[in-house]
Amino acid sequence: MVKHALNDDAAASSGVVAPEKANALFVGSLERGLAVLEAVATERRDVGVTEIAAKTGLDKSAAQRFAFTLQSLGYLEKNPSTRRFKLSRRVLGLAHSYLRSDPLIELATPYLSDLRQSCQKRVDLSLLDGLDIVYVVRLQSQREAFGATIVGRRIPAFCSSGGRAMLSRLPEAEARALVEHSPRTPLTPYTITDVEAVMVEIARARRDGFAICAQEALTGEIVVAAPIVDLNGVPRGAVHIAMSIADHNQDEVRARFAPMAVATARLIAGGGY
Amino acid sequence: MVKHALNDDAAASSGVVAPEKANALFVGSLERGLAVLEAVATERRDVGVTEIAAKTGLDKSAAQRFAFTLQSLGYLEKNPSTRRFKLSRRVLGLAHSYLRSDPLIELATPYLSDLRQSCQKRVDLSLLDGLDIVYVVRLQSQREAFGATIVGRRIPAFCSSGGRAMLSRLPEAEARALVEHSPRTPLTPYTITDVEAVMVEIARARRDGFAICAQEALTGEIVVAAPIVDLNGVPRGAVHIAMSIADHNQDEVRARFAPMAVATARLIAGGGY
DNA sequence: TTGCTTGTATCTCTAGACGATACTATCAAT
DNA sequence: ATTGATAGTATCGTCTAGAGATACAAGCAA
Repeated sequence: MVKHALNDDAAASSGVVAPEKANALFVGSLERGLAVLEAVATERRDVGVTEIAAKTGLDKSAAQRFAFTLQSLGYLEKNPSTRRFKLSRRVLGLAHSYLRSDPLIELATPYLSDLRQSCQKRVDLSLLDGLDIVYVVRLQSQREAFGATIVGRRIPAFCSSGGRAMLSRLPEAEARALVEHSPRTPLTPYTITDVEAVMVEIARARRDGFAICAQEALTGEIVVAAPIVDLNGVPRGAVHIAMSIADHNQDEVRARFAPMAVATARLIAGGGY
Repeated sequence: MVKHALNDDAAASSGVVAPEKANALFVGSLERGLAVLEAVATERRDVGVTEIAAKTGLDKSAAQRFAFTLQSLGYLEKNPSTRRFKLSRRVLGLAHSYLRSDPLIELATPYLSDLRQSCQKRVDLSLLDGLDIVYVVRLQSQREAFGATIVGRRIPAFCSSGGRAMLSRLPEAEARALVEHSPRTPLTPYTITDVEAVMVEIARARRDGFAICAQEALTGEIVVAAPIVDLNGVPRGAVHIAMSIADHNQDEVRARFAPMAVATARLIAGGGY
């Protein structure tokens, strides 16, 4: 009896794009509190309430309240002498929970270990998240640039080998849309930023079953990656092998390391998850 | 003019113990929202709103609102078919920020890499956090139990080699208090749970400069750890070398691996941070 | 089909968050 | 030392945004 035509309208107009929006159920205080947490996170040094207020757009009182609350709960810690805040180790707990909860990561880890053992290079597992890839497993062999060792790092999908490997298994239109929406700021002088040129690389990856990026994300580094696809053909992650371009040229990477990455990705997919 | 005597009373009665408490600045909504996030995190499977409500003590409406909000913000994702929530990859961003922000981690990483290279065992860096240690760097050599590969894992300090190594550099009374306050549930049949027995181990670590735990946290594993101490003698972290007890007995660990852990811890401390 | 459970939507009321403001501490410049 | 600028801390009245009861819908099992 109480079927509102206007509800249908609203659903029709918003349903396509918006999975969730500024709804009656939305709790603003939680959003603001998390904004404070993220504001502190984006700075490597510690930050004071005034700066937090500036970064979040909140007023000083609000910044003060949320920072205080986050500190009370243990997510932030306060340097008593500077009275400034930084992230506390507690936030690692959430990451730990996530890593434990994803069956792909658990399944993949032993295969990645074996791969690292046999190729003696850095081996990573990445997942697609929005426009970026996120590294969830990182197995270094030698010393590495510090940034290349940290779990949770994210870089744009369009300029990473793992990203292109995964995009190559998405419908062409979807991949193109993602590339077009990405902020294509070059990370190095070698980053390919032209949409068509990136699509050519993705097409090549689709043909070859792997993608190679030479110095596009990090100068001096060449990476090959193979997509892990599920039973429906959907890409779920990518196996990376990374090495110094000083030691290995592109042909060698293609001939020797690409098949290893592909084989490992197949093994992981074969594990069924 | 408006000085309330009762304020002084309140301050005097609570000021000693509480650095921060249920204060006027405390934002309850943020606390509840984060409780929902943690409730989802503690389950490896996905959870529905009713279950969230039960775990957090909130009513169903509140659980619904916070879960919805966290989903809108990208911290949770919802399986559309089961309508249940799980952590999203987004939470890794906070961990990444933390890892990048701690100078000790960045400084230690190359030394740990070298150590892993030379000992060919798993090498970890842990920090003390409350009653636990938290692993912040994990460099495996071979395949490992999955739990032994994840950053953010925490185990009680009293029964880990790294924990005892750090406790051995704290004032005796402080170390004892921490052990006494720890819930001393055995993790394996070999876990030492008696306070005095643990204190003996800590005293031994103080004398030796390192601690050894055989199968106390994980069956089949023996670990040696050395504390990283700053210029004031305060323990800031611990370097672990972990291996299978099938391959190495305690004497060998003591003679061969302990000096390597100690040397690496010294190098890291010498780096000054 | 019926009944039970769990997720979703709506509404009213008031607890509690907001934000203006005043106070205090710190530090730098003169 | 004195002054002034900046940043953190504390207080309080107002009113909105969130609490929580309830009704509704959807899924599942018997």
